[in-house]
Amino acid sequence: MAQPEARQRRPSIHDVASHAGVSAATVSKVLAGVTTVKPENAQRVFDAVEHLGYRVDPLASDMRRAKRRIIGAIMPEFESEFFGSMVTELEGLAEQRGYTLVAASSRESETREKEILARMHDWRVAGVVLAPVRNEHGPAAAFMKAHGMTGVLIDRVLSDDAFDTVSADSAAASAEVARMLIGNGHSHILVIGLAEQAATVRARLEGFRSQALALNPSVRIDVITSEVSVAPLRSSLRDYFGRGERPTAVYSLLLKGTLVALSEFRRRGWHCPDDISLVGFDDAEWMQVTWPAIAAVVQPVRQIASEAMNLLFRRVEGDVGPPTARLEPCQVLMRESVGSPGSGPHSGGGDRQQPPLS
Amino acid sequence: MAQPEARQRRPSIHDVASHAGVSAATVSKVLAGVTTVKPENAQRVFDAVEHLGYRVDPLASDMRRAKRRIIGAIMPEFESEFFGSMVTELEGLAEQRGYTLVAASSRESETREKEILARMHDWRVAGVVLAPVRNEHGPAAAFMKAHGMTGVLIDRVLSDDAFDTVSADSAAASAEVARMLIGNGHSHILVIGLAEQAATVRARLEGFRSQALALNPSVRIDVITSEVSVAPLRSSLRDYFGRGERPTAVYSLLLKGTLVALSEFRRRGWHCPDDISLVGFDDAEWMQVTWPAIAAVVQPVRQIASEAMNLLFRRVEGDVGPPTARLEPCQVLMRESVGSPGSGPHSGGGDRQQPPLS
DNA sequence: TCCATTCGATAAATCGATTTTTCGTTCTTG
DNA sequence: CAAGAACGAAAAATCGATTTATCGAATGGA
Repeated sequence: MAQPEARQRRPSIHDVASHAGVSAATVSKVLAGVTTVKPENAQRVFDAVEHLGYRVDPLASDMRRAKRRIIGAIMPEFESEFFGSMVTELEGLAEQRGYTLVAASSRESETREKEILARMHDWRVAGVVLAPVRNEHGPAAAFMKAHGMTGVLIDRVLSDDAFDTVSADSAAASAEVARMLIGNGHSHILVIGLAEQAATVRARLEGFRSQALALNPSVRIDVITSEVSVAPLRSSLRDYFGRGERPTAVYSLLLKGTLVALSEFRRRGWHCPDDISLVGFDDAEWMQVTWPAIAAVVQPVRQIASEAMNLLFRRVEGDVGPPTARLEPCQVLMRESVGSPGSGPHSGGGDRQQPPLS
Repeated sequence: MAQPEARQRRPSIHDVASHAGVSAATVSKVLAGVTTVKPENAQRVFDAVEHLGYRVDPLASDMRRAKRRIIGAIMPEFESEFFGSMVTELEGLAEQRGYTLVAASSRESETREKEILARMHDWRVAGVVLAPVRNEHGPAAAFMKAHGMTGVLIDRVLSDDAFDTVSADSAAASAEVARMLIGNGHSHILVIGLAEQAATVRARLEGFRSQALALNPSVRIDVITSEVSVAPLRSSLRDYFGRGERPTAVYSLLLKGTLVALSEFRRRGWHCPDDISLVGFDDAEWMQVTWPAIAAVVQPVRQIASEAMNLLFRRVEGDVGPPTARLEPCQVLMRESVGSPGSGPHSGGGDRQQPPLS
């Protein structure tokens, strides 16, 4: 465990070799666990490694491989709990296999997504875990195909003809939300979302709609979506309520929508669940400490990450079977923000202790 | 822009060289912008690069440099908005300078922190942005010193004798919180935090305490901290309120504490700000959509990231001046969770529409 | 006209590993 | 006892760039 206070140059494999009195090739073999080395020499190598504090340079080590022991991860953002913990999980799983994870944020831009991908291709990453900005049909996946990269698509995808996909079972979870809301007697429900993430959002919407209609054919389901950002969604929602529409429940297909809904409720002085019920896709830590606690669909981050990495490494190791499309089951957390219609005043706002904001 | 559908082997600098009819050295020089190349040959190189779609292999390119064009970032976690956006910012800044950011999560473990650092040292990163789990005196910083790594410490640090540090001006922000609370007439305030992050938390506590005492010498300030995790903090808080302690305001020194406080308020059926006021260090998106909106100290993520990268690159480029300790000013967002004591019932719970949880 | 510069470009060394090839011993076996 | 197989380790090639040393041709001055 000698820590030579030497800060100058790190010892290379040749330093170890000369110190142990063997060749660099032998050192490499010993460290790789090759058994055709005389035990005595192996021991000398281990001693030299210990004495010099030698560690393999991963960069040099990767030089000769076509695929470097690097996994790239591209997420639309890092700021949310979902993608944050996704990166944490992916990092741990890559590390377990001796790979380094390089994570990058596409910042919800497909252009940037492609640039990052090109850079990862430059690095000759062994594989990429891509959470596309929009869906599996974007330019990023096309780039990966065109360059023969191996990868797995996660989250905002359903299935692909070239890559394995792993995502939350949005449709099933949404169906359960439908059962929950219809079961509570709601017959006028507003669904909000961002349409750009086509695949997933559509699955969530259809899963919800078909189940809701199956349970109550006369249910009224309004849908408000916006193309890109949340700003138009907010104003559409404001218009909608402004027109006097009074659904008894709102189902938000994504976290940002849940925030928008809550802030619109605030403006109007509506309380959950007395005035209106709310369920959101995507859970967050704060949702259980607010009053009321917000009902939410919990995505199985661990399972998605773990399954994605399993599939990815299978491909890295050469599996060429047809691509699979996995859907991991979600959990729907019923919380206080969901109630039965009519159990509260639902006055239309303005009569509560807390005045609406200007 | 020919996209050769070739997926086999990427072109190397030698392919470009032979295609342009020059040597690899010339190609390298042209791409590096060396001017001693005949314009005609330079053009041929550019054409070949274009034609083959050649891109430099960053790994091979870095091989000969002592410092690779890689920056390491180590954060205690990725799940929070603060560290999530920190990583996003750092990534962008590194990329601007042609560096790749490799981010890793220490998961609040000093052991892991050191392991990650060792791995980054193996990669010969040019520099490290370290947000230590505890403070600047931990084993990670010691490791960096012992191995002559260049780095910057951020967030949970105040100053260091070897590294530049950048953090939010916790003391000043806390003083402003004190002014706010004292100004609103609070004379019994509870401060909660995690003691492990010694430097920062102590600065926040002292900044608050000294300002509060200066404004009202008879103010009562209770402090509850826990060593490592939030669980003991939660039970201490529960005991504290259970003993009948009734501060009129709570100042949480960190986000997790804010969540704990809110959930304890929930249990007891206390509402902000009628029953008790709340301010938290660290802002989050959801805090403005809850009812009430939660007052919070906003940390200057962009400034911290940008300043950290500036300092880091100065060091990477060889600056050897004495280490600096920067404090970036915070913004205190006054929101509805803060009121004046006595303006609400403060009954001690149980009399509100929403019953406390079991 | 001849030698000394200068210019531009190539050959070769280098970075730090891995992998293939080569080579010298020792052990079998006919 | 000699030829061949088996073994262990060293030498050399390789990965893809950068950088230094080298070299030939053109230019300049004496």
